[in-house]
Amino acid sequence: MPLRRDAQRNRERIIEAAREVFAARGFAATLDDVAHHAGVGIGTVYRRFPTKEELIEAVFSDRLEDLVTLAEQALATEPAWDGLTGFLRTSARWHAADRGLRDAALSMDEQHFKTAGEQMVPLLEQLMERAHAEGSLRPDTGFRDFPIIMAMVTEMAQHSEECRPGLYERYLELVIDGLRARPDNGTLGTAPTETDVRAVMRECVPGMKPVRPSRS
Amino acid sequence: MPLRRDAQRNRERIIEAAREVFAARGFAATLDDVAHHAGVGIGTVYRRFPTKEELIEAVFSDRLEDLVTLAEQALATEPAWDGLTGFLRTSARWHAADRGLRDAALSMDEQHFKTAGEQMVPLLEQLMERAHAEGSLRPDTGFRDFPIIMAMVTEMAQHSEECRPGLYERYLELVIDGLRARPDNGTLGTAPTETDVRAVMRECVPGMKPVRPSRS
DNA sequence: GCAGAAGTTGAGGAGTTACCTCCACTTAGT
DNA sequence: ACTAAGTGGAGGTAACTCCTCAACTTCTGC
Repeated sequence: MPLRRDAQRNRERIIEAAREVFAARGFAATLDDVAHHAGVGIGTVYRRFPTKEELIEAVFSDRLEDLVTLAEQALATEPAWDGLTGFLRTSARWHAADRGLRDAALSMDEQHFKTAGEQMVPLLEQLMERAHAEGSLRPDTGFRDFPIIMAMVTEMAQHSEECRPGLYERYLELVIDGLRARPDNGTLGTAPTETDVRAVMRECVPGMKPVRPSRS
Repeated sequence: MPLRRDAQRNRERIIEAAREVFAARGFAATLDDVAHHAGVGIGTVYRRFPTKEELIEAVFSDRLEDLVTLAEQALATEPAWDGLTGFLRTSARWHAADRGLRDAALSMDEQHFKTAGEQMVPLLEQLMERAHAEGSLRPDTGFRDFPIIMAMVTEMAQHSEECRPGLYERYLELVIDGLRARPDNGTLGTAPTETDVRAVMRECVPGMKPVRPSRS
């Protein structure tokens, strides 16, 4: 049966509060935080979303769809270079404005976001492939570099957003200029594997328990 | 009066252990960790180094001198571009191999490392200036970009070192290629100020207490 | 070889942060 | 007005980290 009216209202409040709290603190935010922001008891949050994952999924799964849509639009943009770099710039902007979205995007191959992740991979692949074909993107790059570049730049975005939001754009532009195919480019080492990307992404999202080795 | 012989020996053991522990975990390592690694009691560490800062200084001040020396050598290298990029590559390699050194380098304007910091700034300034004069470095960059670029790349280095050490070099090369002066480069936003750099560096070093706002 | 200064030890107090449960209480809905 | 559904939040559990202190051990000079 459906939720009671008041319970439904609280559920929405919780999601709204979670959106704000995660935007500010990323997945490192606690459910207690969310509860306080929502003006409900902690128990209410746990009753509605027994695990943080479920709440995260409720809040971000459609935001990830937006990212997928953005990638689709990028794929329809000519020239391919503009599609690719536009996607980089816009998604970086989104990630910089919402830590939760960043954490979600970097967790795309986690089970609860599998759908978006599976949609995104071929899009990235095509975005890069198209730019390679066009000759604008340096050939020694691959679609697996994309998430790592995003992680690197948006991590800096988070470190600087408090004192100077937008500073990260400077470094994103630097990287973008480095991505351009040029006769005298340096040589990049071997590309990351899928396993590498997964491991790095996991490292980049604090507040998702699984791996925390700590002391030696 | 000088330390008793056994106390002196313990002091050295502690510094040696600290070097290893900080290399592995950065400044986030605890003095308890160091004590265990050194095979001495926690109290002994606290007696010898009442604050973490003092231990850090004892361990890293001469490592920072090495970095300064490296910068001096870079400044003597021709062409200026090779000096600059060589310095970037080597210091990134050092930082990737030793989190403590990275944390120390990013804390160079903190009081206990002021000396090294004050030596480094003019060297960086000259390194960049020389490359600007030579026309190889894009003109819309400045010496304040240096620490931020290092922080960004070496943060990625840390996230990836466990699964694939050296992966960071790929992204460093990308940034280096982006630093090269080119007629069709994009435009970078306004450069960071000294205050910005300081704030960002602080954010980038976990385990140094001062600023931790946390919940909203 | 002894006195006493110097040094060592690690259990444990105190503080912090996070996760999550439980049950007395409140409220919606018929 | 009754009851099933929902709520609140104190408090249990479990890390971590920082640091102290009083009992104990070791060095060193005489």
